[in-house]
Amino acid sequence: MLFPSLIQERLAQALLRSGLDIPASFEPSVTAAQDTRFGDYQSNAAMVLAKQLRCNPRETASAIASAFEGGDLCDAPEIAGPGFLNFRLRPAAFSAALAAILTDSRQGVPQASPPRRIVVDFSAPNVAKPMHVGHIRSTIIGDCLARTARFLGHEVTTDNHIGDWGTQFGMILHGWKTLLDAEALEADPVAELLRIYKEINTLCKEDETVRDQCRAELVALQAGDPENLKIWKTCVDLSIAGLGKLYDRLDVSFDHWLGESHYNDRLAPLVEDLIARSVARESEGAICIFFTEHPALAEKPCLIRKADGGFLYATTDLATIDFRIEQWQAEEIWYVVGAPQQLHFQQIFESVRLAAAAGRGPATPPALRHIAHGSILGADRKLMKTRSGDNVQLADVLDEAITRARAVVEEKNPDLPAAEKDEIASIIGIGAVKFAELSQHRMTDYIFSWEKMLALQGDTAPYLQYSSVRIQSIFRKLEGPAPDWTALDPTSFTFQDESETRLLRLLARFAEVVPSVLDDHRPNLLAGYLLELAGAFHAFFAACPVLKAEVSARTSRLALCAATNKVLQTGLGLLGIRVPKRM
RNA sequence: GCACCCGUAGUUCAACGGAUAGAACGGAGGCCUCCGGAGCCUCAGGUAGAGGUUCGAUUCCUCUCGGGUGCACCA
Repeated sequence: MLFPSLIQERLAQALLRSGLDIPASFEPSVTAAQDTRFGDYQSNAAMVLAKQLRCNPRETASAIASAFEGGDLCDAPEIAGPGFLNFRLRPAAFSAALAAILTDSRQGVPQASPPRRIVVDFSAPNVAKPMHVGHIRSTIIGDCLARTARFLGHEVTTDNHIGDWGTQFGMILHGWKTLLDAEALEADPVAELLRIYKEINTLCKEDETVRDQCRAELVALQAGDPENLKIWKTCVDLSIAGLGKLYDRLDVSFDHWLGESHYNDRLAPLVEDLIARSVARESEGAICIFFTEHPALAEKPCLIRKADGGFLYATTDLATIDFRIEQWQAEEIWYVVGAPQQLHFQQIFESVRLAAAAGRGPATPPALRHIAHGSILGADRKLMKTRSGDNVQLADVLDEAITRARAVVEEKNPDLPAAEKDEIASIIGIGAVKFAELSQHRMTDYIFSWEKMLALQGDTAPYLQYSSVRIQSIFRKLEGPAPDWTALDPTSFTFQDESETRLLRLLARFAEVVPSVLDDHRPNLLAGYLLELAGAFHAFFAACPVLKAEVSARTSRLALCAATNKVLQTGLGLLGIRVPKRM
């Protein structure tokens, strides 16, 4: 049940009846009122129209209002301020929405129509180096967007485009051959790979000959040297196993792990084809795509083949797009990648456009979107460099989060079985880390802080989880089965307290909020909504007894509790956050 | 040099061009022997600056100041 759409339909009909000269393209917008004093929903249609028609906005509003027929949804809107149309829904409409949340498997969230085939490219760490905190943003935002798109009915393919090929393997190969400690590798492969990477990295900076040796190893690898290929494969397998453990802890999964190496065979023919189509040309020995008619990119060509014949990651990205079109018929590709790579994606997207114009690929290439996010900065306000390898490890962050959560569980609930405490601590700790990320605008840069990332109080996941846990606790105490909501007549609901109606209003908005996440790819809209919902729930819960209420109010309040719990669990699920039974 | 991102309470963050700019943390003060106090209720406190677009600007445009980032053979 989507109130803005329902109101919008009636508003559109009112416009036709109003006698106003409505432009054909005009669509009235209806949004939730920001302040309940103004009603439940509002529209600025009269003001927008008045501007176009050059007439008085309040008179326009009045004409629309008197032509408006709300049926059993609401009465005619009130006119307020400069010409707002304010709608107040009938209590029965909210009761119906509540019933829908309780009985509908989608909590009233509409199915996307038409569904799109979307490839979500996120996380994409380089192998042979463990993930540090900087990787958390793409991983968690991407996972949330993929979950949300799926929930809305889109056909989603997630692909972890890992960095499993390229220059860094020259260093790793050289390090493997000269520095490897077999025992250490056995004990903790990822740590040992990191160690040799860091050591070689340092040596390279100091010593020219080491750098040359690394380069030679890389050339050998790319030329197909069997020994190097074998070592490379071993490294990749070990890294993937290590990454897998981390993703398991994060409850993040991918449909595919098609890394850069997967596209090696496509690179040379791709470049040849682009040359043949005059999309790319030689310049200073390299093969480049120039964007002459694009002012911002006029002096920023995209290199797709080096003078030495080697390929670059732009080449791989272009080949990857081909693959995703051929294999998955992608209609959209979302790249959840940090903002510093904006130029790169501009170049890639523009290259695809040029190639398509030159007859390469399908007539309508997929919509390509760079879903950029800000950076996590070190204490010095500088970027955490992916390459330096000495940043805070993601695994350490998760460990610490769980340790802290475990301590709180111990304090609050000492009598729980140890295994359950561990389980709860994991759910709470990981949830806190994820929510810290998802609750802020994705473009915001922030300085890494244990305190911020691991907070358990205030606007955090544990606050939301706690809300759900309290509701679950009520239903455990209920003694006897919960009401059968499908058999209940929604008109029997009664709500008097202001905290009840506020909660009800928010519950009904879930159906609006979930789709809005994908409008601009912003999980923080959902996170913010859930905080607001939980806040409204706690206020209600503090003000209104549920189990001890008299019978008529009791069922209605139980319904609010059940619906709140459903929305919290579904919403947190879309954020990739689980909810314990107790905490 | 060209391009992109960001400047909001003491702090960390919100706010499809909408009405009196919201939270949280920190600070001050409260919460009945009642469903779990990871909670609830008060109070204090803010849009970097200057123009412009408009009925209306934190939001869009221009400039200034201040912070960050990216730009030819790494990924």
